[in-house]
Amino acid sequence: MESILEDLEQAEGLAALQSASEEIRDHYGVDHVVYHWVDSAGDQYGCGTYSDVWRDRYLEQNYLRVDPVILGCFQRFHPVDWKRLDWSSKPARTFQAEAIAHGVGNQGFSVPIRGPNGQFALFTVSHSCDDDMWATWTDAHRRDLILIAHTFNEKALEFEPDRAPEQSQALSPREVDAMTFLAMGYSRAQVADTLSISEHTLRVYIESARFKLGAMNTTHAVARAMSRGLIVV
Amino acid sequence: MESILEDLEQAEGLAALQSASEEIRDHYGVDHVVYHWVDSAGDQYGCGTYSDVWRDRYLEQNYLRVDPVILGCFQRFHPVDWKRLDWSSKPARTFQAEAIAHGVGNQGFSVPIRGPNGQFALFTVSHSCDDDMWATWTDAHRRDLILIAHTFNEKALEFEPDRAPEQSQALSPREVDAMTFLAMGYSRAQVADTLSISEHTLRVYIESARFKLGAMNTTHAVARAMSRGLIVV
DNA sequence: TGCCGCCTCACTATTTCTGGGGAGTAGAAA
DNA sequence: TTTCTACTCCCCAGAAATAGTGAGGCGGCA
Repeated sequence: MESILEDLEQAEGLAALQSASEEIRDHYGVDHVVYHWVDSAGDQYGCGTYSDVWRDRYLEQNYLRVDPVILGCFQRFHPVDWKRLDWSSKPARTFQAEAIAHGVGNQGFSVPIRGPNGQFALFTVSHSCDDDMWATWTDAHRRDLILIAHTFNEKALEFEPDRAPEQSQALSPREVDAMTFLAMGYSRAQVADTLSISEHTLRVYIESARFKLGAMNTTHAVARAMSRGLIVV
Repeated sequence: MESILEDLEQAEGLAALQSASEEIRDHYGVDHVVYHWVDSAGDQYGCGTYSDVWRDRYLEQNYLRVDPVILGCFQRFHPVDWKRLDWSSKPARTFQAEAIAHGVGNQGFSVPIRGPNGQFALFTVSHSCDDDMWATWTDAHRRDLILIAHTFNEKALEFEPDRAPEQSQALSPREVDAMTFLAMGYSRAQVADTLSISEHTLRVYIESARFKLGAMNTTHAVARAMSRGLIVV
């Protein structure tokens, strides 16, 4: 366990994550170990020990929108055993049958992980065995898996070039106030009233913030302020 | 460590979390252990070992919008040492001085945690000691803290099911498109053009999304969609 | 002292958004 | 089959936001 985390922490590049997942698989003696990054924009990225055929099929069929593991974990915080997910819909059952046929295994355990800006990922371990055996195994390694999932995601975020933290100009306190109340749904009149200033003044702040944030309108400015963590709503 | 996690997992009710944080504090011999939940509506909830005076002061002054620990962790995935945060702004320095005066401690380590629907929380340990001592301590217990933070949040979500889900109704694909482009700064006309639909139709989506999100206007709807992780910009 | 950023207030004209209403199609679920 | 949701289109009047311009006072910094 210790050595796995250390190898993971020292991993450099996506190829290293690939071999890390193989190492984890061998260490725990399970069939598959997979890390799957999804963002709500629909982009995905993954690495792990599933066969290329299955991975390509998954992408090609856009199973992201069907896979009960994704759908179920997206609404949860807890790591979850696949048995507790909802496999009842027809597309889900089709998907399940196909997954098993591709060697995914009849048992699975997935840890949902979330990062800033709505980033979402899954760390999954799957295996073929009976229910009792799987329950014993997951019970014994649940904590390990949480830590591994966390470290895995830490690395994936690190390698994601997307995270270029655009050095943004700080907003003045009044500008922060303005953006915050706007994000809370107040109209300009209400914000001005709340801050006890004239609406004209408020407008100056909004325009100033919009300029600093390089935004085209108020909604854009609020969105940028939020995604840069300049306001907390 | 094991016993702490087990006690935490068996905790029932918020009072038990309160005493769990005291147990963690005593076990690790630090000054404070705090769990702090921040809601997409701006509501907060916390439990831990800070003094009542400091907690009330924090709420009363709305330090949520100033606290560099909140602002910094909100943009990160990694657990972070307080020294690495940005304390340079004047309000931040005022806040820092006051926090230390209230016995918070000059060192701190915070683990950001995220759940479904944009839920965000912090698990923080703080202490008074020199830098080397703190570095040694955090290095030794980093993994423990991640697991404890995870379990703590699991419990908090369990006890407060009403906090996150404002019936977090999912948006339809077109609604997601609309919210996404609006968050990117497009005007309604531009979004309609981009999606190749009439502006009238677009407006239906926006209103529908606004209704589903319980938002008062477009800006509010976009802000909520973002903080609930329904769109990524 | 002069410069700069921040906070405050004002006017006008134009564009955009909001909140009512109504209506038809397709496909999935019950 | 019926019912429901998602998607598409349309009108209008009033409210709100935007783009320009302007001003003066306060505090920090060099």
